[in-house]
Amino acid sequence: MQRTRFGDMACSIARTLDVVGEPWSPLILRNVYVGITRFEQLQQSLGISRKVLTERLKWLAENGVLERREYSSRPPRHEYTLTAKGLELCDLLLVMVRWGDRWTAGEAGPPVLYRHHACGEISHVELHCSVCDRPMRATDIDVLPGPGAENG
Amino acid sequence: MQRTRFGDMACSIARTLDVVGEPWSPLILRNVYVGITRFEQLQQSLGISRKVLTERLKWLAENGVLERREYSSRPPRHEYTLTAKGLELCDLLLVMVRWGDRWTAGEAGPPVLYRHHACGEISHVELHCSVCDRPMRATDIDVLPGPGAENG
DNA sequence: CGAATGAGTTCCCTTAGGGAACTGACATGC
DNA sequence: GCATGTCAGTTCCCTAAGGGAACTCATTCG
Repeated sequence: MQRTRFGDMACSIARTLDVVGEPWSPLILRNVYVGITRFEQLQQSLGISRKVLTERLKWLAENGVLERREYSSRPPRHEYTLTAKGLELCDLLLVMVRWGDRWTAGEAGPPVLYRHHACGEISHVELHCSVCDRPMRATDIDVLPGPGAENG
Repeated sequence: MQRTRFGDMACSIARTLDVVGEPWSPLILRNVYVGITRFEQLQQSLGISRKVLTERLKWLAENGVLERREYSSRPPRHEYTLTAKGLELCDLLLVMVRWGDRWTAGEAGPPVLYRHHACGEISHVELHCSVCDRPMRATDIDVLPGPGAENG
């Protein structure tokens, strides 16, 4: 439903959720990321209703996450690609994968593996501090009001 | 709406979304993480409808993300705390924060700052490889089928 | 005793998702 | 050149989920 507006909240989590907060969007991004870029392919691979897919693609394009490009004009055909903004959202997907692998994969093991170009190994992401490079998890931080806080 | 079942998909992203894929759940987790742990507080701070909050808390508790604890039995009162599973989900929040700060904060700057215990500096998370410790972004990896793949 | 509080529950209304059928612009085969 | 196929949507109806307000229930406080 989501009648409540998340985009207006003074919270970067809420504002991120405003863009990709309903559950299909991350899966659309994932598929575009792996090369499934066209309407028909997306619809079939996800099993999403065509109506909702149309709405999501429009929304994601309006918000600069996807770009809608004509790859054929004779029959007008389009495909969707990730912008820089959208590619950075894929970081989120990698962290979702990590959590899903750890907590929901069960006996069968992870459905997908990720090989890091730099070292060639199968691995997963870990969160590090941008300043000191050491691990930085939710338990390792203090939360402070910032310049964009509500009544700052 | 989400009549489609994400939990059954052979995709760790979908299975993560099955647990926290609708937009209120991450905000609930965020608030529990910062110490807003009771029903009334959560309802007021988020502006969520009481009905939906009840459903979400129940779902998150059933899925082992939150724990419902009685902190008073004389009038029966409960509070919700993060489990280990839930705390690891907060990693996801940190990455959402990072993206929201970069792409949606605008002039005002980030509403909240994070200080890393280890170095004492205001910083943000970056994704690194669990094997070689170097940066690992969506552009730095190959995707391969894993043991839990659909027809493996 | 009456009001307040915390934590829900119930009810109704609106809106968003699912699914199937339909459209429109071409392209292809016979 | 007409029927068929394909891609990318659009339209329509139905159901389920979200929003909001009122109500419940146990208990405490003044």
